[in-house]
Amino acid sequence: MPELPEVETVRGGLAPVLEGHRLARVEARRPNLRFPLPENFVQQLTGATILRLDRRAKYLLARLDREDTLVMHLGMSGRFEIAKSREDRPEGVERPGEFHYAPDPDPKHAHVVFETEAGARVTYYDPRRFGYMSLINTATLHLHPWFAGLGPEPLFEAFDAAHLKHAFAGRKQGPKTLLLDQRIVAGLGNIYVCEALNRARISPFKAAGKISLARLEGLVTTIKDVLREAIAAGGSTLRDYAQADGALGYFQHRFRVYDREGEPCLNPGHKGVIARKVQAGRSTFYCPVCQT
DNA sequence: CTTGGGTCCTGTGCGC
DNA sequence: TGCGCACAGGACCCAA
Repeated sequence: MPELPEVETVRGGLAPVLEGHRLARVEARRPNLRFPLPENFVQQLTGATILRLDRRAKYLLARLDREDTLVMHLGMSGRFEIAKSREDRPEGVERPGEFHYAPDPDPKHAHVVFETEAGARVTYYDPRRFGYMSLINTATLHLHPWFAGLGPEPLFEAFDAAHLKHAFAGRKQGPKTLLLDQRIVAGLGNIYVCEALNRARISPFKAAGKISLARLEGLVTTIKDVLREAIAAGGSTLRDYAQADGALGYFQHRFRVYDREGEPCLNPGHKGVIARKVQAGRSTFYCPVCQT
Protein backbone atom coordinates (compact mmCIF):
# COMPACT_ATOMS: atom_id res chain seq x y z
CA MET A 1 0.00 0.00 0.00
CA PRO A 2 0.60 3.30 -0.08
CA GLU A 3 3.46 4.25 2.15
CA LEU A 4 4.24 7.68 3.55
CA PRO A 5 5.07 9.38 0.21
CA GLU A 6 1.92 8.06 -1.44
CA VAL A 7 -0.28 9.07 1.49
CA GLU A 8 1.37 12.49 1.53
CA THR A 9 0.73 12.82 -2.20
CA VAL A 10 -2.90 11.86 -1.72
CA ARG A 11 -3.19 14.38 1.09
CA GLY A 12 -1.82 17.08 -1.17
CA GLY A 13 -4.21 16.11 -3.94
CA LEU A 14 -7.31 16.05 -1.77
CA ALA A 15 -6.55 19.17 0.26
CA PRO A 16 -7.63 21.71 -2.39
CA VAL A 17 -11.08 20.17 -2.82
CA LEU A 18 -11.69 19.21 0.81
CA GLU A 19 -10.03 21.75 3.08
CA GLY A 20 -12.48 24.44 4.06
CA HIS A 21 -15.30 22.63 2.28
CA ARG A 22 -18.57 21.33 3.68
CA LEU A 23 -19.71 17.81 2.97
CA ALA A 24 -23.12 17.98 1.35
CA ARG A 25 -23.55 14.27 0.82
CA VAL A 26 -21.74 11.19 2.15
CA GLU A 27 -22.40 7.68 1.02
CA ALA A 28 -21.15 4.43 2.53
CA ARG A 29 -21.89 1.78 -0.04
CA ARG A 30 -21.11 -1.03 2.33
CA PRO A 31 -21.17 -1.27 6.13
CA ASN A 32 -17.53 -2.17 6.46
CA LEU A 33 -14.12 -1.84 4.92
CA ARG A 34 -11.52 -3.82 6.84
CA PHE A 35 -13.47 -2.96 9.99
CA PRO A 36 -17.10 -1.92 10.37
CA LEU A 37 -17.67 1.76 9.72
CA PRO A 38 -19.06 3.62 12.74
CA GLU A 39 -22.83 3.33 13.07
CA ASN A 40 -23.30 7.05 12.65
CA PHE A 41 -20.62 7.48 9.97
CA VAL A 42 -22.78 9.08 7.27
CA GLN A 43 -24.86 11.06 9.73
CA GLN A 44 -21.81 12.46 11.53
CA LEU A 45 -20.09 13.53 8.34
CA THR A 46 -23.01 14.98 6.45
CA GLY A 47 -22.94 18.73 6.91
CA ALA A 48 -19.51 18.71 8.53
CA THR A 49 -16.80 21.03 7.29
CA ILE A 50 -13.30 19.66 6.80
CA LEU A 51 -11.08 22.27 8.40
CA ARG A 52 -7.76 20.68 7.51
CA LEU A 53 -6.37 17.50 6.03
CA ASP A 54 -3.36 16.10 7.86
CA ARG A 55 -1.22 13.00 7.70
CA ARG A 56 0.25 11.00 10.56
CA ALA A 57 2.23 7.88 9.65
CA LYS A 58 0.13 6.32 6.86
CA TYR A 59 -3.12 7.76 8.18
CA LEU A 60 -5.03 10.62 6.62
CA LEU A 61 -6.72 12.82 9.19
CA ALA A 62 -9.62 15.05 8.20
CA ARG A 63 -10.10 17.58 10.98
CA LEU A 64 -13.76 18.44 11.22
CA ASP A 65 -15.79 21.21 12.78
CA ARG A 66 -17.03 18.44 15.05
CA GLU A 67 -15.70 16.63 18.07
CA ASP A 68 -14.40 13.81 15.92
CA THR A 69 -11.67 13.50 13.34
CA LEU A 70 -12.24 11.39 10.24
CA VAL A 71 -9.35 8.93 10.17
CA MET A 72 -8.57 7.05 6.98
CA HIS A 73 -6.03 4.35 6.18
CA LEU A 74 -5.55 3.16 2.61
CA GLY A 75 -4.37 -0.36 3.46
CA MET A 76 -2.78 -2.00 0.45
CA SER A 77 -5.07 -1.01 -2.40
CA GLY A 78 -6.96 2.05 -1.18
CA ARG A 79 -7.21 4.97 -3.56
CA PHE A 80 -9.09 8.25 -3.83
CA GLU A 81 -10.35 9.81 -7.00
CA ILE A 82 -11.70 13.29 -7.44
CA ALA A 83 -14.48 13.95 -9.91
CA LYS A 84 -15.46 17.50 -10.64
CA SER A 85 -19.10 18.07 -11.38
CA ARG A 86 -19.78 18.34 -15.08
CA GLU A 87 -20.22 21.78 -16.50
CA ASP A 88 -22.37 20.54 -19.36
CA ARG A 89 -25.71 20.36 -17.64
CA PRO A 90 -28.69 20.16 -19.93
CA GLU A 91 -29.67 23.56 -21.31
CA GLY A 92 -31.82 25.52 -18.93
CA VAL A 93 -31.34 23.19 -15.98
CA GLU A 94 -30.53 25.22 -12.89
CA ARG A 95 -30.67 23.17 -9.74
CA PRO A 96 -28.42 24.58 -7.07
CA GLY A 97 -26.76 21.86 -5.05
CA GLU A 98 -27.43 19.22 -7.64
CA PHE A 99 -24.39 18.19 -9.58
CA HIS A 100 -23.79 15.85 -12.42
CA TYR A 101 -20.82 13.54 -12.67
CA ALA A 102 -19.35 11.22 -15.22
CA PRO A 103 -20.21 7.56 -14.62
CA ASP A 104 -18.10 5.84 -11.97
CA PRO A 105 -15.40 3.86 -13.79
CA ASP A 106 -15.13 1.20 -11.07
CA PRO A 107 -18.38 1.04 -9.11
CA LYS A 108 -17.65 -2.42 -7.75
CA HIS A 109 -14.83 -1.11 -5.56
CA ALA A 110 -16.21 2.34 -4.82
CA HIS A 111 -16.95 1.97 -1.13
CA VAL A 112 -17.27 5.51 0.21
CA VAL A 113 -18.28 8.70 -1.57
CA PHE A 114 -17.94 12.27 -0.31
CA GLU A 115 -19.50 15.21 -2.11
CA THR A 116 -18.78 18.79 -1.16
CA GLU A 117 -21.15 21.69 -1.43
CA ALA A 118 -18.82 23.13 -4.04
CA GLY A 119 -19.47 20.15 -6.29
CA ALA A 120 -16.38 17.97 -5.90
CA ARG A 121 -16.91 14.25 -5.53
CA VAL A 122 -14.22 12.24 -3.77
CA THR A 123 -14.60 8.48 -4.12
CA TYR A 124 -12.69 5.94 -2.08
CA TYR A 125 -11.87 2.75 -3.99
CA ASP A 126 -10.32 -0.28 -2.33
CA PRO A 127 -10.45 -3.68 -4.06
CA ARG A 128 -8.72 -5.59 -1.28
CA ARG A 129 -10.49 -3.71 1.46
CA PHE A 130 -7.50 -3.67 3.78
CA GLY A 131 -8.13 0.02 4.27
CA TYR A 132 -10.33 1.43 7.00
CA MET A 133 -12.02 4.59 8.20
CA SER A 134 -13.30 5.73 11.52
CA LEU A 135 -14.42 8.75 13.47
CA ILE A 136 -12.28 9.33 16.53
CA ASN A 137 -12.55 11.98 19.22
CA THR A 138 -9.99 14.62 18.35
CA ALA A 139 -9.04 15.52 21.90
CA THR A 140 -8.01 11.95 22.70
CA LEU A 141 -6.82 10.92 19.25
CA HIS A 142 -3.24 10.53 20.44
CA LEU A 143 -4.40 7.98 23.01
CA HIS A 144 -6.23 5.84 20.47
CA PRO A 145 -4.64 2.42 19.87
CA TRP A 146 -3.94 3.31 16.23
CA PHE A 147 -1.84 6.28 17.30
CA ALA A 148 -0.65 5.83 20.87
CA GLY A 149 2.34 3.65 20.07
CA LEU A 150 3.48 5.23 16.82
CA GLY A 151 7.12 6.16 16.45
CA PRO A 152 8.33 9.53 15.19
CA GLU A 153 7.66 10.88 11.73
CA PRO A 154 10.74 9.98 9.70
CA LEU A 155 11.03 13.47 8.22
CA PHE A 156 11.01 15.17 11.61
CA GLU A 157 14.14 15.96 13.57
CA ALA A 158 13.10 13.58 16.34
CA PHE A 159 13.93 10.78 13.96
CA ASP A 160 17.71 10.60 14.17
CA ALA A 161 20.52 8.09 14.63
CA ALA A 162 20.28 8.22 18.41
CA HIS A 163 16.63 7.24 18.19
CA LEU A 164 17.43 4.28 15.96
CA LYS A 165 20.35 3.27 18.14
CA HIS A 166 18.00 3.11 21.10
CA ALA A 167 15.25 1.31 19.19
CA PHE A 168 17.67 -1.22 17.70
CA ALA A 169 19.60 -1.88 20.91
CA GLY A 170 19.84 -5.58 21.65
CA ARG A 171 17.70 -6.54 18.68
CA LYS A 172 18.75 -9.49 16.55
CA GLN A 173 16.26 -8.93 13.76
CA GLY A 174 17.47 -7.16 10.67
CA PRO A 175 16.93 -3.42 10.18
CA LYS A 176 14.54 -4.28 7.34
CA THR A 177 12.07 -5.88 9.71
CA LEU A 178 12.43 -3.26 12.42
CA LEU A 179 12.05 -0.28 10.11
CA LEU A 180 8.69 -1.70 9.04
CA ASP A 181 7.59 -1.58 12.68
CA GLN A 182 5.49 1.57 12.95
CA ARG A 183 6.35 1.84 16.65
CA ILE A 184 9.99 2.49 15.75
CA VAL A 185 9.40 4.90 12.90
CA ALA A 186 5.98 5.70 11.46
CA GLY A 187 5.26 5.69 7.76
CA LEU A 188 7.84 3.47 6.11
CA GLY A 189 6.76 0.42 4.14
CA ASN A 190 8.36 -2.37 2.20
CA ILE A 191 9.46 -0.31 -0.79
CA TYR A 192 11.14 2.60 0.92
CA VAL A 193 12.84 0.46 3.54
CA CYS A 194 14.42 -1.65 0.81
CA GLU A 195 15.44 1.47 -1.08
CA ALA A 196 16.93 3.23 1.93
CA LEU A 197 18.95 0.20 3.04
CA ASN A 198 20.44 -0.18 -0.42
CA ARG A 199 21.44 3.47 -0.53
CA ALA A 200 22.94 3.19 2.93
CA ARG A 201 24.62 -0.07 1.88
CA ILE A 202 23.37 -1.85 4.99
CA SER A 203 22.37 -5.49 4.91
CA PRO A 204 18.66 -6.02 5.60
CA PHE A 205 19.62 -9.12 7.60
CA LYS A 206 22.37 -7.75 9.83
CA ALA A 207 21.48 -7.84 13.52
CA ALA A 208 20.11 -4.35 14.03
CA GLY A 209 21.66 -4.00 17.47
CA LYS A 210 25.13 -4.37 15.97
CA ILE A 211 24.91 -1.54 13.49
CA SER A 212 27.26 1.29 14.44
CA LEU A 213 26.00 4.76 15.24
CA ALA A 214 27.94 6.10 12.27
CA ARG A 215 26.12 3.76 9.89
CA LEU A 216 22.80 4.63 11.51
CA GLU A 217 23.55 8.28 10.77
CA GLY A 218 23.89 7.32 7.14
CA LEU A 219 20.72 5.27 7.26
CA VAL A 220 18.70 8.12 8.71
CA THR A 221 19.97 10.38 5.95
CA THR A 222 19.07 7.94 3.19
CA ILE A 223 15.61 7.35 4.66
CA LYS A 224 14.91 11.09 4.66
CA ASP A 225 16.38 11.47 1.17
CA VAL A 226 14.39 8.67 -0.37
CA LEU A 227 11.15 9.87 1.21
CA ARG A 228 11.68 13.46 0.08
CA GLU A 229 12.53 12.36 -3.44
CA ALA A 230 9.49 10.10 -3.58
CA ILE A 231 7.15 12.84 -2.35
CA ALA A 232 8.59 15.21 -4.94
CA ALA A 233 7.91 12.58 -7.60
CA GLY A 234 4.31 12.13 -6.53
CA GLY A 235 4.90 8.73 -4.94
CA SER A 236 5.16 5.39 -6.69
CA THR A 237 2.49 3.97 -8.96
CA LEU A 238 2.58 0.18 -9.02
CA ARG A 239 -0.63 -1.63 -9.73
CA ASP A 240 -3.49 0.59 -8.81
CA TYR A 241 -2.18 3.52 -6.87
CA ALA A 242 -2.71 6.92 -8.42
CA GLN A 243 -2.78 10.43 -7.16
CA ALA A 244 -6.15 11.82 -6.30
CA ASP A 245 -6.31 13.75 -9.56
CA GLY A 246 -5.67 10.54 -11.47
CA ALA A 247 -2.06 11.42 -12.29
CA LEU A 248 0.51 8.70 -11.80
CA GLY A 249 3.43 9.02 -9.44
CA TYR A 250 6.72 8.29 -11.10
CA PHE A 251 9.11 7.39 -8.29
CA GLN A 252 8.87 3.72 -9.32
CA HIS A 253 11.19 4.57 -12.19
CA ARG A 254 13.81 5.49 -9.64
CA PHE A 255 13.70 2.26 -7.66
CA ARG A 256 17.21 0.93 -7.19
CA VAL A 257 16.23 -2.44 -5.72
CA TYR A 258 12.49 -2.83 -5.32
CA ASP A 259 11.14 -5.36 -7.86
CA ARG A 260 14.53 -5.41 -9.61
CA GLU A 261 15.58 -8.99 -8.82
CA GLY A 262 18.29 -10.14 -11.22
CA GLU A 263 19.14 -6.64 -12.39
CA PRO A 264 22.41 -4.88 -11.63
CA CYS A 265 22.90 -2.95 -8.41
CA LEU A 266 23.16 0.74 -9.19
CA ASN A 267 25.60 1.59 -6.43
CA PRO A 268 28.99 2.35 -8.00
CA GLY A 269 32.16 0.31 -7.60
CA HIS A 270 30.98 -3.26 -8.08
CA LYS A 271 28.89 -5.57 -10.25
CA GLY A 272 26.40 -6.90 -7.71
CA VAL A 273 23.01 -8.24 -8.79
CA ILE A 274 19.82 -7.48 -6.90
CA ALA A 275 18.43 -10.47 -5.00
CA ARG A 276 15.06 -11.13 -3.42
CA LYS A 277 14.50 -13.01 -0.19
CA VAL A 278 11.42 -13.42 1.92
CA GLN A 279 12.03 -11.92 5.34
CA ALA A 280 9.32 -11.95 7.99
CA GLY A 281 6.84 -12.81 5.28
CA ARG A 282 7.71 -9.87 3.06
CA SER A 283 9.90 -9.61 -0.01
CA THR A 284 13.26 -8.02 0.68
CA PHE A 285 15.18 -6.70 -2.33
CA TYR A 286 18.87 -6.00 -1.75
CA CYS A 287 22.37 -6.20 -3.17
CA PRO A 288 24.29 -9.08 -1.56
CA VAL A 289 27.59 -7.50 -2.60
CA CYS A 290 27.50 -3.93 -1.32
CA GLN A 291 24.95 -4.20 1.49
CA THR A 292 26.92 -5.51 4.45
C1' DC B 1 10.01 -8.99 25.68
C1' DT B 2 11.23 -10.83 21.09
C1' DT B 3 10.27 -13.41 17.12
C1' DG B 4 8.02 -15.85 13.50
C1' DG B 5 3.87 -17.18 11.44
C1' DG B 6 -0.86 -16.78 10.15
C1' DT B 7 -4.77 -13.80 8.93
C1' DC B 8 -7.95 -10.37 6.84
C1' DC B 9 -9.62 -9.73 1.19
C1' DT B 10 -9.38 -9.47 -3.77
C1' DG B 11 -6.95 -9.01 -8.08
C1' DT B 12 -3.21 -9.88 -11.24
C1' DG B 13 0.29 -12.18 -13.60
C1' DC B 14 2.82 -16.07 -14.49
C1' DG B 15 3.87 -20.92 -15.82
C1' DC B 16 1.98 -25.01 -17.46
C1' DT C 1 -7.59 -20.08 -23.79
C1' DG C 2 -7.96 -21.86 -19.12
C1' DC C 3 -6.41 -23.07 -14.45
C1' DG C 4 -4.02 -22.98 -10.27
C1' DC C 5 -0.68 -20.85 -7.58
C1' DA C 6 2.32 -17.21 -5.91
C1' DC C 7 2.38 -12.78 -4.70
C1' DA C 8 0.94 -7.86 -3.67
C1' DG C 9 2.22 -1.20 -1.05
C1' DG C 10 -0.25 -3.03 5.78
C1' DA C 11 -0.87 -4.18 10.29
C1' DC C 12 -2.96 -7.01 13.93
C1' DC C 13 -3.02 -11.16 16.77
C1' DC C 14 -1.21 -15.17 18.83
C1' DA C 15 1.87 -18.79 20.30
C1' DA C 16 6.41 -20.23 21.52
